Amino acid sequence: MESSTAHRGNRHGRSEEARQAVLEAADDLLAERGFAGVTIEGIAARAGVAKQTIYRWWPSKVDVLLEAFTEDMAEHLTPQDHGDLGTDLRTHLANVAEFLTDSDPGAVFRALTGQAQHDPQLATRLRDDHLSHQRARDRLPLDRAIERGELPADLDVDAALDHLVGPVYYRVLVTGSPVPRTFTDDLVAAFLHRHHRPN
Amino acid sequence: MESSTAHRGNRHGRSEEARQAVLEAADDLLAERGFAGVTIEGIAARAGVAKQTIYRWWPSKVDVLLEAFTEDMAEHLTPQDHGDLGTDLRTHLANVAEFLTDSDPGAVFRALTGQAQHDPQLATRLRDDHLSHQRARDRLPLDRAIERGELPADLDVDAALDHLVGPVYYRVLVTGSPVPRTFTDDLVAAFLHRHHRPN
Amino acid sequence: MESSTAHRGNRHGRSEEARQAVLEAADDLLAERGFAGVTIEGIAARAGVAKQTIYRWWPSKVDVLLEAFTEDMAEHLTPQDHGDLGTDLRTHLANVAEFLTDSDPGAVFRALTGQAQHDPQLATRLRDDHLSHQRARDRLPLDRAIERGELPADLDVDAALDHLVGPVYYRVLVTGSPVPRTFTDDLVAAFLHRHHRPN
Amino acid sequence: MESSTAHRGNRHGRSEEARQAVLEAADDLLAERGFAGVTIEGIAARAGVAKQTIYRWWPSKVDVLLEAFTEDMAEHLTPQDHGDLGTDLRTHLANVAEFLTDSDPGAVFRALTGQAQHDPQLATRLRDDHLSHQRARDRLPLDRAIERGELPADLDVDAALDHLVGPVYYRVLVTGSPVPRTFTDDLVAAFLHRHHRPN
DNA sequence: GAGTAACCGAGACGGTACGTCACGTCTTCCG
DNA sequence: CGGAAGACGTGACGTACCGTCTCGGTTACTC
Repeated sequence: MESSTAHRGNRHGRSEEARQAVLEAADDLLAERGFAGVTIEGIAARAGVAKQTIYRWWPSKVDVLLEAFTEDMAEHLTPQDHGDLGTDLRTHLANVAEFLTDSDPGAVFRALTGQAQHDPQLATRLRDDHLSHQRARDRLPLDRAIERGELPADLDVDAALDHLVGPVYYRVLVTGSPVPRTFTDDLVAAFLHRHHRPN
Repeated sequence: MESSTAHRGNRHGRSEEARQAVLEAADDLLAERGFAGVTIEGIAARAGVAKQTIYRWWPSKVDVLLEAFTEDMAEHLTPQDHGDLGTDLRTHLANVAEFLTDSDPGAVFRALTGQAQHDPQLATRLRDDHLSHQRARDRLPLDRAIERGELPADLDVDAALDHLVGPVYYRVLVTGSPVPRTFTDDLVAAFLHRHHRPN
Repeated sequence: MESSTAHRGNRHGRSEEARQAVLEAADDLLAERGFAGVTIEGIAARAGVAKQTIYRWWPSKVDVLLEAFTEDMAEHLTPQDHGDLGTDLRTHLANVAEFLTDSDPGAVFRALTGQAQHDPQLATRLRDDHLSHQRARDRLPLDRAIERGELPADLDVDAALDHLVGPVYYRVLVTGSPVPRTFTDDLVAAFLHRHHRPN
Repeated sequence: MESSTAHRGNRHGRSEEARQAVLEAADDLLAERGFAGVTIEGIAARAGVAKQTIYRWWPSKVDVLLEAFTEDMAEHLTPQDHGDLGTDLRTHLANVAEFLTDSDPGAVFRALTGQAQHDPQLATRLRDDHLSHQRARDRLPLDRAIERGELPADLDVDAALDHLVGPVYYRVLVTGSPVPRTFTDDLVAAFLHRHHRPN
């Protein structure tokens, strides 16, 4: 109930309130002022939290962002099953593009990926904790199609994934071009042209 | 020769010596300590140069790195002309992969691209001053093949480029997987399978 | 007996064990690391006691030290009665000097007196709770001598005390010079020269 | 002129303006909020100076106070020469008492002496840099009297000084009693009674 | 060949944020 | 209900760099 006390400096466990406030403040700051504008002091001030509380639970500001990111993700980007490879891929790739370019967690992802270029440890963590899960989700349509016989059983799924999503990430991270539906549909078309065996 | 003066004070024009020392110091610091270890004070100290001299000629540390990068690049990554599309593409893509993963300027590129995720101005500059030139070099084999009739005249060259190099950048910047020759060759194969009309 | 429980949680009254542990820890920390090294957190950690337990019983760290000081003092510095003013004073002054310069409670006294220069409340408490008692002990030889007729009945005893012990404290607190027996004996000689009427 | 620039971040030498502002701010804070209220951050804020500027020139806050103290002192407490020992001593001792109890630099002195009880290094510095000079000034009347033959040539001047000023410091630092003119005059009377040989 | 203007090194300056320490308050659970 | 445990907001610590600002010294062009 709200009748319960405000913060619970207690023996067993930390303040969920403080945790949420920190994550939100970090997200907000990233959106408003960019990565350089996210500082521990700034988060603390905006969250109404002590700096020490942040340092107690997160080693650095990227860890805060990572956790904020984790919360936000997951529900996004789980491809649906339409029972048809082409539809599955076209829909999913469009979702990926939209996530990366337009969504708030997408902005966090771009910032973290940027930072990972300077920080190999972050890169590793990002890959192990997040990208691997995303890759697992990304491959679902392909796995299902193989089961259905729409794709050859010996398809190199990892390479196929790189061919499909690589150009999307490239546009987002490198060229900065938009990623319209025609672009993602064309990627799917190229893929199907090479590998698809319609039932 | 060292017999010439150290150039301290000059009415017309800047000290080339100082410029070189700054660029080298910045490169060295990036290699040794990473992007965060590159500071104006650190560059100045290592180059034996006054901070003011750096601020006089470069607006920020990324500008120093950008200039250092420009010097190193260019000679790399200009695709050769073998008279054959497949050979051209396979060779060039392998060169791109090697440049991005193994070379020193490739490391600078990754750092700058990472920083560009936090800094839209840098992103713009990076694209206008460097990536556009690289794109122009990248498309040479395709343009030549179109001229030779190996590719349809109405090919969307930009999209084709994204399909070809996108997965390479994606591996380098996002997944961190290696980019072996088999991977780049397979990219070319997929492309040729879709578009190539052998003469 | 130690056979009794360690008293963790007690419905009736406070833990004498905790009290002793706190006082000892404070004393030890003062001896080992000086006044600034005495912190509530440090005392708690060393005494194996919760911070809150300290705050429950003592308002501040100086109160802990004051209590530790009180325990140690008292038995010291009660002048003996030799039936002779000169002997009484010489012995007592030498004891005072030794207490201030060499003893452990003397060190606590110096620290507290130092702190009292920054903290008027502490100064008042120190005077009311401790110095007044010490002054009362200090004057015993003089009072006895007045009774015996060795000193004039209208002697300003307070002023006399200041003349006798003032220089000792001055050396201890200000100049840092040693306070040898010759120094204290000379103080007594000066006093006797002025006021003494041998029987 | 005021037309001259505000601060002179120059090669040779520091900003006298900043130095003065720091010393004044420290003095003010001590007077207003006591020793614990003097913080580097507080000094910096009040002086309109960067923290780093303080740390550049003073190792700690006591060093700031010590320097502020040095500036203020010196002119005080140099005993005048009336050609008569009694008058010289009575005047000087009254000045000392007034300085210690009432003046601003006297407050700084008390704070520093208090802190010196916790900090042996400060104690040493305080003695070497300040008290020794004050002792030298204090003894002038005695030296002159010896020259004039008013005091025996073999007088232990150091001990005599301790007898004279010790009780004054004792009252100020320990008992907190006032130090009226009658008290200091009486000290002089006791001293003269023992040693004086009127011409 | 004497000025003098542009650039050099050095580094002090007002700032912002860092990551750490101790403060004094609080809430829980145990005995 | 006292005590161990420890999370919390607060505030100062001392450090690293930031970007700006004189300085004094060194050329190399200009008169």
